[in-house]
Amino acid sequence: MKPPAKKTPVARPPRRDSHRLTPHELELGAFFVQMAGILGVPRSVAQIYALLYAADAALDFDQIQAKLGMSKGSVSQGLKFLRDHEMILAVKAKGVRRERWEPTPSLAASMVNLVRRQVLPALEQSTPVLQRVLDGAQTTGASPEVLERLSRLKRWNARALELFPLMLPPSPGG
Amino acid sequence: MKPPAKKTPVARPPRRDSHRLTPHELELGAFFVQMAGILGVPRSVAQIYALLYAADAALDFDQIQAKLGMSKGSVSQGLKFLRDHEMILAVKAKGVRRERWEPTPSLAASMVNLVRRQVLPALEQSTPVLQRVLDGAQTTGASPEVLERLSRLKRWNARALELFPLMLPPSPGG
DNA sequence: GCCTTAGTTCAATTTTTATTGAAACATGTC
DNA sequence: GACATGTTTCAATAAAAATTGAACTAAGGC
Repeated sequence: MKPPAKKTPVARPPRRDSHRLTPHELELGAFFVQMAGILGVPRSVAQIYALLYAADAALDFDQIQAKLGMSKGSVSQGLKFLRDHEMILAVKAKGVRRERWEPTPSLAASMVNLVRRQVLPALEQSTPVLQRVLDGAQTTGASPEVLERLSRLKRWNARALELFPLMLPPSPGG
Repeated sequence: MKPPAKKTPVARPPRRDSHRLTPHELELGAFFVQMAGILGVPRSVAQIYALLYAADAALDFDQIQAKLGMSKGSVSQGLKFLRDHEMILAVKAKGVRRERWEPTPSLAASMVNLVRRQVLPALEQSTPVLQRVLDGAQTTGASPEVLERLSRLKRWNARALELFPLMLPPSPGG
């Protein structure tokens, strides 16, 4: 688990300079980074999102890279992640090759999506696993307590699996 | 973010031998490890919990260490974590110094607790942050779109903060 | 069809997080 | 209250994950 956070349990100072950012951009960035941490999303992705979130207009690749002082690779991967999770949208202007990016209207939907994508596959795979484990326990004569525990877990999994998809209608991309 | 998982997207083979475990124990272990991963809980903790979950009787420190083949340090820290999160209970027998451990009755409650402890502090800290960011944006004349985004985020945060504690009554330990 | 610009890929590297194990600390027992 | 046993601590180490950057690919514009 993470080191016990002796000081500043949150929002440690930026690793490198990002003196191109205003104080609010920095603060909002730290906030998104923290939330992202809980969801297992890397810092760089959260920073990009925060930047777009607080931006008056859509920003392009180079602007993002310059403002955050991060590598092309990170910007590219970060934008890919955000695109894949439908958290940002491309704004296309005619006669301009370069794409510009802005956040999708609903942050809430984005977050639910994110969680769903992590959890659903796990739940799906687990159904047969839990069945096998339960069968095995029965066969090898496990105690009633253990059998009870395992069946509850299985019922739980089944219920979660049926409830979870209701959290949001399936996205176009899968 | 995690490496793109070319193969076995889940339940990779155990790093070291744990040939003291039955196939079901192994499989249940892998399941808990995966779920724990989503919640940001380390593998070793999940393994300990799985072991206790599938055990017919409460197990002591040395049994856990032997079965999982992990260091004393990890067992100690893992048990501490599980204790702190009220996921296991000590079973005391008179005249026996060694403590034995079993899972608490409700895994569901344990998991909700776990999430709450991660999320609540973040939400609490964020209220003033978001207020400051919003104020700043207003002062520096941000566009109506940005102001709208930020206010929505703030309302969201406030609502989450008031709803979240209802998920479960406060635990005795805080 | 070539050339320039925009963006991607991925092996190497850095950073963060988890685990180990030996020394220190507790706590019952005689 | 000294001893043995059981547990914790924490600096060192190993493992996992994120980031970089240089080589590569795609996509217009001319």
